[in-house]
Amino acid sequence: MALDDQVDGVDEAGVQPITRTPKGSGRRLRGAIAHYLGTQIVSGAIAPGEKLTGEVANAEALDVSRSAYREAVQVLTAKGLVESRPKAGTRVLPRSRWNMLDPQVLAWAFSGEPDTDFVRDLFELRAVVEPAAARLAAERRDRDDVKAMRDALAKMRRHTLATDAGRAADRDFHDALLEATHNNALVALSASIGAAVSWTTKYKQRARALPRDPVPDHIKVFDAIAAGDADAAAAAMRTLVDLALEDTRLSM
Amino acid sequence: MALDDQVDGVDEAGVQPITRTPKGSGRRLRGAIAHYLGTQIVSGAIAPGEKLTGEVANAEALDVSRSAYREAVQVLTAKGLVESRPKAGTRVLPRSRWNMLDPQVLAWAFSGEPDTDFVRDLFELRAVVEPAAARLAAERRDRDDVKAMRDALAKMRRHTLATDAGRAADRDFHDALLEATHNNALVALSASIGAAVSWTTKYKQRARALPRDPVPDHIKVFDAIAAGDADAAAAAMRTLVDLALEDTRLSM
DNA sequence: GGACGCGAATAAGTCCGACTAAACCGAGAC
DNA sequence: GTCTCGGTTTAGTCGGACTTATTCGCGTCC
Repeated sequence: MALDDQVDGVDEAGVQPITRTPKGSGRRLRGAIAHYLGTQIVSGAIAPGEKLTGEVANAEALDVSRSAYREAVQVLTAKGLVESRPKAGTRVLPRSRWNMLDPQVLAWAFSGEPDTDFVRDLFELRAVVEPAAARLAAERRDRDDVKAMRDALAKMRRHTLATDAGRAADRDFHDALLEATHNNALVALSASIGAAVSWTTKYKQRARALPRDPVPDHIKVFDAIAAGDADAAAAAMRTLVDLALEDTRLSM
Repeated sequence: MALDDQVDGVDEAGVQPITRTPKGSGRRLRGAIAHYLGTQIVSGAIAPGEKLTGEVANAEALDVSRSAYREAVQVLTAKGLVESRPKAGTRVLPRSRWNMLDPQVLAWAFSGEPDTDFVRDLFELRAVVEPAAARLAAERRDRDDVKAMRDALAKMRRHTLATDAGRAADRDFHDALLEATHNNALVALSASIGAAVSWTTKYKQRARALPRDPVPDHIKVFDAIAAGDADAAAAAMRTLVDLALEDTRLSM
């Protein structure tokens, strides 16, 4: 939650895409620059190995100060997208060095047309992690965990997945589930997976009227975890992820 | 591989830990600042919710320019460690917002005394992901994948885990295995897990003379994958991770 | 007396211009 | 031919000025 870059359409009428300052309603400037460069890179417009224009030239082309531009590049560097050295310039690193799990990078990846192969990979990761997480949650959940999950489930039922509140509740449910594993590494993964899932569900919306009601499946998972039945929890979660994959696949 | 911050001991004789410019042999300056602040935060010296000193003051205290300091803070922001807003200052975010899977953050986490609970969590994540990865690899590996794994295994056998080359070969083996899954999301995870594992093995070395020879276990995994036996690959990998956990636990 | 709104104080955000340092590349010496 | 040594290019650092966005306190109005 709380990604801090949301930029409107990019290209002006002009030929070259120049970042305009959206004026009064602009996010932080370096955020916009990072978003612009990040999407360029992730989308492949600037291929790995290529070196992007020099700071001075590029900053001027984007009509921003060199400081702001540099800070944006630092962000990309921190996420493993680029590497810069004196004289050699700033080059895009091979994809294997990118922090694909970083929520912002995922956001950039999904800001254009999403790569269907990558979506498949993400669901495969979910299919590996979430059932195992459900199993652990069933073994370790305490009273508070159960309550958090129950509350999220109730909200989910009240609003549907068609509303923002409903999707937020869905995320809350999964967050609470991961939290119930009492494993910080898994919780960290949940942030990434959650971000990815929320992007895919956005695309699911595009093909309107999602056919299936996801609540019953969630309830099955919840019941198994509350009952402490690890095997049942894992199995229920597996089917839940499989169904989500199927829904997503249909809408792409 | 290729983390770009390596700083020697931090505190001077003086009372307050001031970053000195390590002179001739200094890494990039903002890297050092980011490392300094990052370890402070991850180690808990600056607790979540606390707000750190203002840019001007802190930059002067560290004897660096405000630009360099700011760029370092941008890195922390990109990794979800802090958030800064005008007037309110820069605050440390709750742990749940941290990108714990980021290799650099992991490096900072392991630069001091590692949190044994977190190490346990990491191995639990390994135990979830790697067997599943081995299963996928067994189903999808192609000729090149097998060759890469065989080569890494050979190098591993030649040098032992006691040498740098040996540990590098170990990492290569796991990287090749993840690559063989042909799943980019899993590959991305491998970077994080690999980084974490390399840190823990460093601590394993501390308790010298690791009792077990890991090569036979790796061979079992390799054979199963080469043979395309998914179940056997998963099982072999599970025991391998379990043994690694046991070794690590003994040395902490 | 409490809520609302307005205005200052403050800290981050942006801009600018100069200087430093590092790495690459080509010219010259051996 | 290789090696070395500068020169050139590009990122890195510096510093200082100015802008913008919040927050907080104050006063006013209900």
